[in-house]
Amino acid sequence: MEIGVHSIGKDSYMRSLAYLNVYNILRKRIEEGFYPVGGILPSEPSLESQFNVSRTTIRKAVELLAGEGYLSVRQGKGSFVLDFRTTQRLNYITSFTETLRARGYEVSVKSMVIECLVPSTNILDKLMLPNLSQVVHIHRVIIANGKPIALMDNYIDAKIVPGIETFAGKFDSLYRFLESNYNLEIQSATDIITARAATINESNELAVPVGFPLLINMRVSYRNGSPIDYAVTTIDSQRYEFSISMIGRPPKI
Amino acid sequence: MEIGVHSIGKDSYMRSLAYLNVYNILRKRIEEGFYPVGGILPSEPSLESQFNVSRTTIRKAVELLAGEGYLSVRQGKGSFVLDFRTTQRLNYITSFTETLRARGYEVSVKSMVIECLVPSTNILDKLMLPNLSQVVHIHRVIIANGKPIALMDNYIDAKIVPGIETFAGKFDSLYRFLESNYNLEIQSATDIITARAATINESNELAVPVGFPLLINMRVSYRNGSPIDYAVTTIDSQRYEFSISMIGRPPKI
DNA sequence: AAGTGGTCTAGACCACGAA
DNA sequence: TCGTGGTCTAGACCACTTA
Repeated sequence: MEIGVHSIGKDSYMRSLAYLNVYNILRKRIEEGFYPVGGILPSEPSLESQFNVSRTTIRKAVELLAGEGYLSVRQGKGSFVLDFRTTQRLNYITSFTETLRARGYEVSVKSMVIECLVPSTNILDKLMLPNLSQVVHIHRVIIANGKPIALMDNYIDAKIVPGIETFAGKFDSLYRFLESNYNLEIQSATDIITARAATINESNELAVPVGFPLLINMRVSYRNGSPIDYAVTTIDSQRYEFSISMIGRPPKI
Repeated sequence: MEIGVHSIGKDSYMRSLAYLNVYNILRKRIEEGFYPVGGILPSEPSLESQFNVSRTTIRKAVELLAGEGYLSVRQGKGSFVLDFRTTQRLNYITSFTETLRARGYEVSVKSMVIECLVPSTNILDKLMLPNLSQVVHIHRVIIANGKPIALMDNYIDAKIVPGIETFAGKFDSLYRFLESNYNLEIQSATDIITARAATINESNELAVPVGFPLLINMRVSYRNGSPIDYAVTTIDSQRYEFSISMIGRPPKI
C-alpha cells in the first residue's frame, strides 16, 4: 500500500497527512471486516513496513482508533478489534431536535438566523481555527409542543459550508443537513454541561423568569479528528434533562 | 474519548516516566499560578532544554494538559493557560470524589450521616425494591479546596450493605468502599443531569444564594443488571461541569 | 524573517505477556 | 526468550502567526 507522501496546499480538508491516511485505511478495514471483530491488528512494526511510515505515524493512527472505540490496545498482547457497533450505542451523538422528537415532542424552529462573522477567540479555539477566520453562526429558537425549550447557537468554519445562508429556515436537524448537503458526517463529539441563571435576553426568548436556572450544553463535534461544529445549547431546565449511560470503571493509572 | 488522561500526580509509587514528570510539574505550576491564567506557556523548544528531554516528551505532557482543559494549544501562537474548572468525563463510571482528586483538588467530607429508613416510592422504584423496603441513606457534604462544592445523597438496599453504619466518616469514595468491603463492583450506570434553583437548605450547606442554579446528577448504578445504588449529587454550578465524550451516530430507525 | 506548534523519521531501550 | 506495545531521543521539515 502506497501513501502519498506530500501533497502541498490544496484545500485544508484534502491535506494528506500520513497518520490520517493510515487511520482512514485501518478504520475502513475494520468497518468492512477485513480485520474482524475480536481479531488482532497487525503489530505496529508490521504496519510500519506495510504503510512505509515510521512508528510514530502508526501509533498516532492507532491511538485515534482506540480513542474512538475501534481498538483495545494492550501492552505485550496486541491491538484487538472491538465490536464498534455496540460500543457506539452507549453514548452516541444525538442532535437536540432528534432527541426531542424521539421523546415524543412536536418540534419546530421559531426563528433561524444565519450570519457570517469573525467570532471570539474562544470559539476559534474550540474549532481550532486561525485568527480572524470567517465562521458561520446559526441561531435558532427550538419550540417543543408550542413552547420555546432551547436556544441553539452553532458555529462552523465558513470554508467548509459554502452557501449555507441560502438554506436558512430549510432544515432543523443540523447534523442531518451537514451529512446530506456537505457530506460532513460527524464521528465524535465532546459535550460540557453546566448550569447558570437566565439573562434578560434568554428570559425573553425562552419565556422563563430572569435568573431561572438554565442547562448549558457546549459541544464540539469532530470528523477525522478535526472540529467541525461548535454548538451552544441553552435549555429550559424545567423541560429537559440529559441522560447518559456508562459502562465500566476508568482505566487505572 | 481520551485514553489514560487521568494521571494522578501524587501517586505514591510514581513511575519516573519523563512525560508524567513534566506533566505534573507543569500542572502544578498552572494550578499555583506560576503560569497565570490567560498567560502563555514557554515554547516547546524552551521546555525541551528546561527539562532536558526531547520534543516528543514535552508534547506528550502538553497534550495531556490540553486534553484536561488546562491549555489551549495553537499552532504558530503558543500554548495558552485556560481558566480551568473541574470537568468529569462520563464515558467511564467515575465517583465524584475520585474525579475531583484526579483534578488535583484537596477533597474532604465535612459531614456524613448514615441512616436506615423506608424511602419514597420514587427511590424504591429506581432501586427496583418492593414497597416498605429498608434502605440505607448516606448524606455527605463534599469539600473541595476548603469550600463546599456538592451534596451527595446515596440510597442502597439495606440488605446488601449490612453494618455500613459503623463506617460513617471512614470512607469518601463510596464506589471504592463498596468494592473493597462488600465486593460490590459497579458495572454500569445511567445518569440524568438537570438543573434547578437552590433551596434554603441547599443554600446553607453549599454556601450559595437561594435560587442559585445548581447542577443535579441522578445516577442509578448497576451490577449484573440489578440496581445497587441511587445517587443524587447536588452541585455548585459555578465550580463544576460535566464533560461527556461520544462516538458515532445513533442507529437509523 | 523569525518563532511557534504540527508532523515525521530512524533509530533505541523498557515493561509486559505468552510460550 | 521473544514479540508486543510504551517511552524516548535527536534530529528534520512543514504550516501557521506575528512582526
